[in-house]
Amino acid sequence: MEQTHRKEACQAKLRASRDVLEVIQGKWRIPIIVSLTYGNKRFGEIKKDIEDISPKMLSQELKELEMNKLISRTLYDSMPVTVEYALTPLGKSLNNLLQELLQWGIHFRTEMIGKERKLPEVVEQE
Amino acid sequence: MEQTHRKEACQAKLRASRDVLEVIQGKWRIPIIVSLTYGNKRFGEIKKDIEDISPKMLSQELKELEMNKLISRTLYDSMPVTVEYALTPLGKSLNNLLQELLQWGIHFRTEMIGKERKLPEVVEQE
DNA sequence: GTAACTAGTTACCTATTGGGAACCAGTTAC
DNA sequence: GTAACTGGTTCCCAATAGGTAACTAGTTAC
Repeated sequence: MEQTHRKEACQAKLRASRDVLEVIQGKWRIPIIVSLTYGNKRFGEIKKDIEDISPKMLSQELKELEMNKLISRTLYDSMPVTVEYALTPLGKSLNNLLQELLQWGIHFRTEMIGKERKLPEVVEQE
Repeated sequence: MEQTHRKEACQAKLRASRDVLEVIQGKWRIPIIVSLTYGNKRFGEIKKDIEDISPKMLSQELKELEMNKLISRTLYDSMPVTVEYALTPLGKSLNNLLQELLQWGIHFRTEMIGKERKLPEVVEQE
């Protein structure tokens, strides 16, 4: 009986993990969201933050994130036209997850220092 | 000056997020780790947990996770040979991240209920 | 006219990911 | 002999993800 409960709990978590992955999967979505936690930004500003993203990928991933209600897109009729992207409340609710993610990233890198892994060294790019 | 600090902090987080993504990216790694949080398991048991994973993908992803020191592989000379996979301390250190991930997954699904999104309904498969 | 700014789009190509089916090897049971 | 259990491997194919370069459109400044 307890075994059954464990199995059900495990299956429930497996389903939840799939839901999340469907939304945040990919090379660029988390970085885009991280960039937007530092304030609302325009297309070009996000592109400057994430140096090696192409306009195609940025546009594509912004659309996906907007469809999933994680970010909002506001058009301003200035000259030239500007567009502002911002996190929605749902996007902001990723805050705890992001914090844990980033913290673990740092933990992982320090654990791996000097060990045989293949992580690229951090190379400052400018 | 404060702007500069913000930018540096943002860049540091962007790097950290890339590190993490390199390790947990993909359709199967998080599910495999979730499965192993419910106890050490053999190849066949993980495969039974994650119903639609192929032996090829399971084998491949287990190797990757082992290379990154998130899981350990122990061979037992029983008849027939059995192999036990377990989370390492580094793998277990993903606990907080996983909790936030799964919690947000549930939050996201409830937020999306009745709304126009494309998330597949949960279909019980047995 | 040209260039530069805004925010993208489009077409084409490659690389990585993932899927299916068959297969391997050693042992046990029938 | 065959089937079934263990834990995988191999090959070949399809789908998706991602990269590159060129291009669009409206406006401003020169």
